[in-house]
Amino acid sequence: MPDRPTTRDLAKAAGVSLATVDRVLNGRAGVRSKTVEVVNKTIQEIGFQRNVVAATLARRRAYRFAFVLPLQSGEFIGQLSLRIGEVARAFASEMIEAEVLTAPEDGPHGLARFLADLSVQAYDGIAIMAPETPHVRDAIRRVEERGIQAISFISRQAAAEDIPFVGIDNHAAGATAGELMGRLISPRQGSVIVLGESFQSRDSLERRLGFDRVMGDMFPHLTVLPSLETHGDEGRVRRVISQVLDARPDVAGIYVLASEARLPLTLAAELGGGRDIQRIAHERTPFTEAALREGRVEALITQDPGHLVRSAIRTLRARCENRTTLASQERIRIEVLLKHNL
Amino acid sequence: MPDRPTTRDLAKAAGVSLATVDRVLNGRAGVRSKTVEVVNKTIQEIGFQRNVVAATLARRRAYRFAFVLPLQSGEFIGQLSLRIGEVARAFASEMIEAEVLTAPEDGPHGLARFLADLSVQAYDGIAIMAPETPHVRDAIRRVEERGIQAISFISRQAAAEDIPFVGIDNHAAGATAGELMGRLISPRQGSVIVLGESFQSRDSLERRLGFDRVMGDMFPHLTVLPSLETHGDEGRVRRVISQVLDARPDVAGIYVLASEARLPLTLAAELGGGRDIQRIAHERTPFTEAALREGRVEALITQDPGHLVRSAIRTLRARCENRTTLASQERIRIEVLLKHNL
DNA sequence: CAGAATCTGAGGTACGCACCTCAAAACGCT
DNA sequence: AGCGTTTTGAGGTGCGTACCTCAGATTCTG
Repeated sequence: MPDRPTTRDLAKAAGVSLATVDRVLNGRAGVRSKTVEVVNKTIQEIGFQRNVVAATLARRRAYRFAFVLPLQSGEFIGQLSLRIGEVARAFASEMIEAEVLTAPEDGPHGLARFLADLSVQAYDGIAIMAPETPHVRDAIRRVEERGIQAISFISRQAAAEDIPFVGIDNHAAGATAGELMGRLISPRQGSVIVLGESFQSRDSLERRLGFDRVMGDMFPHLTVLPSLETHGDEGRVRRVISQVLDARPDVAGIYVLASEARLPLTLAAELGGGRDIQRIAHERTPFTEAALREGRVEALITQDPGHLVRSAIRTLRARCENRTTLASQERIRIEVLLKHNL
Repeated sequence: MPDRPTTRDLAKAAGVSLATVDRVLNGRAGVRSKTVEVVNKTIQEIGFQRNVVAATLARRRAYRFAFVLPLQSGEFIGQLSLRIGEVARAFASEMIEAEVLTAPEDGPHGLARFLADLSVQAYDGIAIMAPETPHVRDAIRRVEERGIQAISFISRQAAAEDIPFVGIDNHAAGATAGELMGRLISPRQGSVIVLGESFQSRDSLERRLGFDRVMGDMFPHLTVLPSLETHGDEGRVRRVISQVLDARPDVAGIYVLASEARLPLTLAAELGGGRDIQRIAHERTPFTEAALREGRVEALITQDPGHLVRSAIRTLRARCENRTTLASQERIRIEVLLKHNL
């Protein structure tokens, strides 16, 4: 059992000193690019692999990560916060600390200022959940320029290919909802209501697009009605839903693509009466979980908050140590929840 | 920011020496139970938490884990092996090694002998995937007596509550399949074929029970036909399926509950002709994945091999360090795979 | 109460790497 | 060639724990 090569072995094999190896491994300045190449080639040759455990210990301090979440009272964000706390406690013994920061509510400028104010000493990396806007994107870039690792979290900053993302593909999530909706309704005919909080956000848009594409391709005999926006306003939702239900006796499905499904589902149950309507919503919260158990919704399309958080932390850590992660291990699954696999 | 207490702090606070703290933390002999109590109480009081990173480094060697898999040529086992290799490579930098061992094929006695022969020096822990029998159970117990951590993996040793298990609840998996099958077929009438390799194994039995219970409770208008056993024999499956399809023109669904779905699905497609039959199978393999993509199966009920393997490794490690794991983080999800969330 | 058995303390070494300093060497330029 | 600048080397320290040894203290036994 030949022991794994250490930095000493690497230094000797590359014909450089430990100090230079250290400079290369940790991306420090002051090394000729030719020397960097030599070291990297030697790493391949002798199959050197950093001992992450020793490296972590030697740093003498824990990594500090922050999750920036939107100020929003919804249940999904609440669940997410809970999970971050839980996972953070578990990671404490691995010298990683994580906490939740709440972004100010005054739009993208507020968030940008907030990010700008984060002190460099305070955090090694941050995971940011925020709608995609140029302001936010630039703010993230500036955070990175200060040497803090940044990733977008749950909401992808899609136009910025270089900002890493941890979350699901919302287009595929919408498509999955569509496929399931179609299969649940078929072979019946009918129309489907799509409810969103607001279609400003790219996430909602992508889900809607995925949903529509599948419905059009696989279930052309079903009609997808124009999207309805709730803006979180009970009166409005109530009015809108009952209008549609009155006008269209053929409504066979309701797809709630917002992360907060409480209001729409409650009203759908109340107004739908005894009609046979298939309901699909997103995210697992105490409310949707109970709704699933009690038959007020047929299925949920979810992403596991625990996985999201762990994956974000692993990704941030890997970037801090300028390692790469195994993509296959970091892909977040789009889950379909039924009553029995809760 | 007060630094976390170290073993030194703990020793001082408990009024004992570092050596005693070490003995208690690592469960070594030679400490009066009263002293153990004092130390444990102090751990609570000062909120001491072991630094896993330092502990791992100080061990001077990597943990060595083995996955004992059945000798079986199926695709699922193959995928599992692949994942174990992948995950093992990723864990190498955390001083954890894992490898696959193949169990002998000559029944529970062979496996028992195999386990008995594993040398203590060779492994710190093993994850065993094997059918539930008293022989296997006893063999696992004896492995544990030799100081090697052992867990049952994928196949639960159900009668042995004390042997930790990493895998899914197969009853719930069957129930999920049943729920989905019922919803896909409804509101139509019809009967459902259930195909298994053999119903000897507890896993198959549990899936079948879960499936039946849901079909009976939620979809009494559907008929679940008696189980058919394939024993991996093409001629037999072919005969059996065509017989049933001939005799029952109302067949509306086929549930393949074996881990290896290739044969049943291929024959179902071939013999089913143009009939509108909903098909559900288990596990994601290159074959089932292609089948899902190409519409030869409507849905798959799966467990993520990557999660399984990582969870098994985390569990084994925690046991080696006599730590407890966070149950909520180690629950393996029962996943529903459709074409769009592959 | 002596002797044996058991328990505890003090101290050391090592794990593999990060991070630091300072001097020496190599390089680029005029 | 001489200068300043950049790159490299040598060496040291410490992270928090495991694991080891051996002497000294305590408890148990008859």
